[in-house]
Amino acid sequence: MGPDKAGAQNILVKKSRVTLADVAVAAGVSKMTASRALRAAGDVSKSNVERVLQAAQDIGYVGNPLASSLSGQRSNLVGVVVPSVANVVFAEVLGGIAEGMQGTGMQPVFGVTEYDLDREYNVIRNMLSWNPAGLIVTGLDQSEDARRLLENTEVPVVQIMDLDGTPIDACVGFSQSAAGAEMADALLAMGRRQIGYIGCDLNKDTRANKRLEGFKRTLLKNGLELLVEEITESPSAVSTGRALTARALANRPDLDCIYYSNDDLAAGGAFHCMANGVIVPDTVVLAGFNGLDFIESLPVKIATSRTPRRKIGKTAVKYIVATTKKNGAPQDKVIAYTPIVVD
Amino acid sequence: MGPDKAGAQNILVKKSRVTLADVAVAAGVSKMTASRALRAAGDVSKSNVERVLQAAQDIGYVGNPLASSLSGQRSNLVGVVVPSVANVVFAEVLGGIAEGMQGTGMQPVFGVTEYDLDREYNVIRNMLSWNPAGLIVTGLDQSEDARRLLENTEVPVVQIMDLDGTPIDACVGFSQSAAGAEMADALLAMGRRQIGYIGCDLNKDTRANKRLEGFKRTLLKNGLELLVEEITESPSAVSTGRALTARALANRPDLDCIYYSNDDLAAGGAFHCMANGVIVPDTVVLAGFNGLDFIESLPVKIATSRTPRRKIGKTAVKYIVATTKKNGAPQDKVIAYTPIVVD
DNA sequence: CATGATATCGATACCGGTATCGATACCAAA
DNA sequence: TTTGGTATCGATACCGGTATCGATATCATG
Repeated sequence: MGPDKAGAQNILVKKSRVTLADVAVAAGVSKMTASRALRAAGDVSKSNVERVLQAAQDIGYVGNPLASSLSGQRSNLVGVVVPSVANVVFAEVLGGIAEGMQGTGMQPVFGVTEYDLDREYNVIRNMLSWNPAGLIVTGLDQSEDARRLLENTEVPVVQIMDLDGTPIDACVGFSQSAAGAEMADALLAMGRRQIGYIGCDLNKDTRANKRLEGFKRTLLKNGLELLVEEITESPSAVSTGRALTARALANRPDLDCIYYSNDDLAAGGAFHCMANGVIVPDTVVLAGFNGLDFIESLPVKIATSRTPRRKIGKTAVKYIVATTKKNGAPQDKVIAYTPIVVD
Repeated sequence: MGPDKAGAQNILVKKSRVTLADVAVAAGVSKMTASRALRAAGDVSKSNVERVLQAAQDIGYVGNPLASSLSGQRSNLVGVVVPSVANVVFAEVLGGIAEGMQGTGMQPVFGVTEYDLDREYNVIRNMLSWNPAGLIVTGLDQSEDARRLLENTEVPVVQIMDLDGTPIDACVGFSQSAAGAEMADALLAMGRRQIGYIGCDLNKDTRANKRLEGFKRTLLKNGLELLVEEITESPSAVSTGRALTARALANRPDLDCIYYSNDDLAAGGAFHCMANGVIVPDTVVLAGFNGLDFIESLPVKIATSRTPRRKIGKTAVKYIVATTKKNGAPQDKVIAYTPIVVD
């Protein structure tokens, strides 16, 4: 029952969206001049810039990124491909990415692969179809098809969280196998020799697998082998870690150390020990991976490797932003961090 | 130095992207027919559908969602606005959303507000400019400006995780204040009377605040008040919970129960107690919120309210998908879940 | 055979921006 | 005064799809 009521038969009232043309009319210039002014693209007199900006402000112009991306051949979307969001680690990476994008005008689009290579391929393909400003994908081990896709695109691609392999374009992360090796060194330095391993989904989580390899390699170098290798397909969770630890310690009560594929599992191990009177770390040392915040609050001390997750996300964005800039100074293609072993 | 070298002056070799026109030519039909065939939009003979599909397959056509969204007035992007991704709860909601979108052709775009209303406004505004298929925003308490934006849009909007207030369009969640009240009831039923509260950022996290209100209301109904109310601005984390619990118990050693604004803080409380010989739950009952998976693996028992986070995400998507369908049967606008108190 | 309904198709006009290039104006140098 | 350069602007042609509507062909019916 607004004032529109009167115009029941006026034909030209859709006007659902304020467009650049409206701004141009309001400012008394052409669409092009308005476009240039709004983008600060130069070639516009100071007075007209002001006029256009004011007009846009007045009529509440927002701009249509779809149109602009279609025309400009590049969007301000950044595709982010992670294996899982339920995992805190990737959630924090996302957080870092979101933080890094703050103020850049870019928008993250995310896709979840659930550690499935086919799904990953589809997600990547789909994201590329958006002409994104960049792509951030987890890990270096994509399927051949996916890799080809990424190699042939003009879009800057940043692979994160890994360093062991050949990056397609840029790469921000750390060496997973080195991380595993370092942890092994640390545990050996603590005098541990009866060592077991507990992990999830190694066939899918190639990064955990690389850590395990590095870990075993170092053991071997010291004439040791894993006494137990409990590997499950159930999802990585604290409860899983607790259950597997119970099993492992039942089978091999002589273990004096357990390396887990991540902190969640290790925390589960800690809980099992606490609940069953196993002294940590005196009787058995537990070691995880990631350095999640809550680890240091646990009543018992467990070892872990602290990884710069937020920073990795932020850095990946920074690379894309820098590459997108016209005067793109050549960027470092490989940015390596080192996890810090904490015990 | 590829084979292109020879064609230094050939003019027509860009062809960077396979377009619908290419498919049309390859299939020997018009762009429109190709478009219709690929979208299964009808009005195309069976033989031509096959021809087009085959052609598209052969030349590797992918389709440009930008163009299609611009033309079709609606994209297949779904905006997701959450206060934080580092928080597992929202990470799991995102997981549910991603799961729900699996196979729908929709893509989630996410924005993080860090509990900042201005930021939220900007994120929402920005997302609306993409003509999204839908918007999923956390909570019912947006700023006035943001609310106006959401009310005036045609895009389906789903507010999640809360029920206490007036939804703009649809709403999937649970009553936070009722959840707080229920937990109070449960704790009182356990015979607890010396109750304290520990929480973070209540001025920003309105949902935690609602829980606290419901909690206090129930206490009051039973002639009780909180003995301690520790509220901090530091981020919600296990370590924060541990520190605040230490403080609270030092001030009021007579506490027999602590309600936390979430499970992370509560876990920190549990760790403090374990490390300091405070018996949980005999001496002091700890109660959190969310029902995170790891809670049940803790060596001590703590209470919590289990919330269907993944399901909420999934349901929100389902609403958007259903609304987007042409023959959109009228959907339930309010989908209420009930957290389950676990003790 | 005329007629109308139905199925199938394509030309054209957008969607809302941006790239490109030519036009115009103004000023300094020749 | 002529010439050349620079600053400023706008007409036009896209970007890659989709909506619309009219054209054509086919077929059952009167």
